[in-house]
Amino acid sequence: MTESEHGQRTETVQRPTPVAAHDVIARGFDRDAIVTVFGRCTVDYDGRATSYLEAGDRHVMFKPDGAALVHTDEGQQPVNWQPPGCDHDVYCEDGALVLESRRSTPDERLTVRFQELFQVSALSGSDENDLALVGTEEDLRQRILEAPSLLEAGFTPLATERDTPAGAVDIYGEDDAGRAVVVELKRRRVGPDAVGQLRRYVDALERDFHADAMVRGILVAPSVTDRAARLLDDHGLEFVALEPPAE
Amino acid sequence: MTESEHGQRTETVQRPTPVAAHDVIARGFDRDAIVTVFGRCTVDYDGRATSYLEAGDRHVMFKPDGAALVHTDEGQQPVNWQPPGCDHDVYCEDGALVLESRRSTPDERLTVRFQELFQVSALSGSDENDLALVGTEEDLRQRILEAPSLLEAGFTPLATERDTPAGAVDIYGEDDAGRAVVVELKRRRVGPDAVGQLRRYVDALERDFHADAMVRGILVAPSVTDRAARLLDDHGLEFVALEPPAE
DNA sequence: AAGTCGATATCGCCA
DNA sequence: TGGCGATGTCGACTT
Repeated sequence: MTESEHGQRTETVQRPTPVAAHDVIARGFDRDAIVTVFGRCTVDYDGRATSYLEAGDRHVMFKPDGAALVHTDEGQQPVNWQPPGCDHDVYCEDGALVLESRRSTPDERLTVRFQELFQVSALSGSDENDLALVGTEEDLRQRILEAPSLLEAGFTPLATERDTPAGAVDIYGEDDAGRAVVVELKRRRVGPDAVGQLRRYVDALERDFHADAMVRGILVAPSVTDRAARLLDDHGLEFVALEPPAE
Repeated sequence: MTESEHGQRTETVQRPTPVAAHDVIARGFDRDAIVTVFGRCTVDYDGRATSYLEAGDRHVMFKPDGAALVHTDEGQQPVNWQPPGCDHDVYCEDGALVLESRRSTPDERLTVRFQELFQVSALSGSDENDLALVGTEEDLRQRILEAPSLLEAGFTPLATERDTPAGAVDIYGEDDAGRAVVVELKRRRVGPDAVGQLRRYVDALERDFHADAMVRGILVAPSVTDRAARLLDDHGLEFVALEPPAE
């Protein structure tokens, strides 16, 4: 019934009683294990919104950093969850196992009540390494800073994250003729939102520079949607097709 | 070593050989189980971006709908994943267990190579029920449609999702004086983005109505940030503080 | 298949 | 801690 692996890497029980499950889970919380429960349960959430989920078979994971996840057999996203930083709790109520995860600011609570327990595990391990990711907006920025002519001949970057009343501009610089240029970067094909964002930056800078100034706004992305293209045109903004580096 | 629960609800092996793990996983795929593996692994992703993760102890879940999730002991989000609709595959390579999940459009591949296997499970269950959620933007819309005076005395809703060249307006109506009103709803405190969105709708409608028209734009949300408040003011837009229904 | 937008978005950064 | 923007955003809905 109980499988406890050498050195306590994993502790797993099949079809445990609520009390036996409580034991394994409480021990798992103590030694900062990943606790998983597969069983038939109902789920209540109350916080930023409110939700209730009728009984069904689900996979529940409580992490030592305070995150909680309830997964069904479908979908990439959990059906219910709690972000890291929550306090986990396990108890038996009316003979049933209950897992709970709470936090404040905002006040939120997730409660999972089990009608049936198929498998309960406490999994311990270590993970020192971080993900190495390539192809982000930051990579696209580096690409342009290293070769400004990719944007246009004669472009000179002057600052990144330049602050304006509307927020920080991705790349600020000037063109061949010495005109101010605001560059907004997107790693993917863009819709109307990105145009609005660029427009806010251009407006803010033109205001900063007072009346006479002319500020160019250039959107850099692999491509744009039709609606976004028309918005760019309406507002006198420009577009340069460019992708993040591939490798 | 192997725990197979009555009726095959769960099949779990502790510290299996790669071949034994392959067996359990292949059987799990066959009967549409949720397959979980806890072990030391490296993870490769190549598709919309590219990433690599050095060896560490992680919890891997492959769902019967084609979703895949790699979780560390931290964070609500998986460190790597694959959306539903992917094809799962399991095989042994150089004596190591490999799990792979691919899709096309876009061409993406996730590969998990295990150096050590601590626990492998195939979990079967059923879940008929959907989540009942309260407190969304849709709930806020209903609240205003049922009691338009919450927005302002004399407001009359005329349409929801009214189409404009800039997109669909949340609520379109007219005020006491018969002026056109565009209402943009947000369930949470809003920043500059929402103001830009409302502005696009107002501009588009004023253009539609030709020169003489005056269109009011009202942002409805629990609250606004300072910058958003100034943007509202700059563009002659209004704000009404209102939350989605609580229960 | 592509466009658009909401989300209990989450996450990281910075004031 | 709140504001702000990126995300391999995801997911739903519409065209």
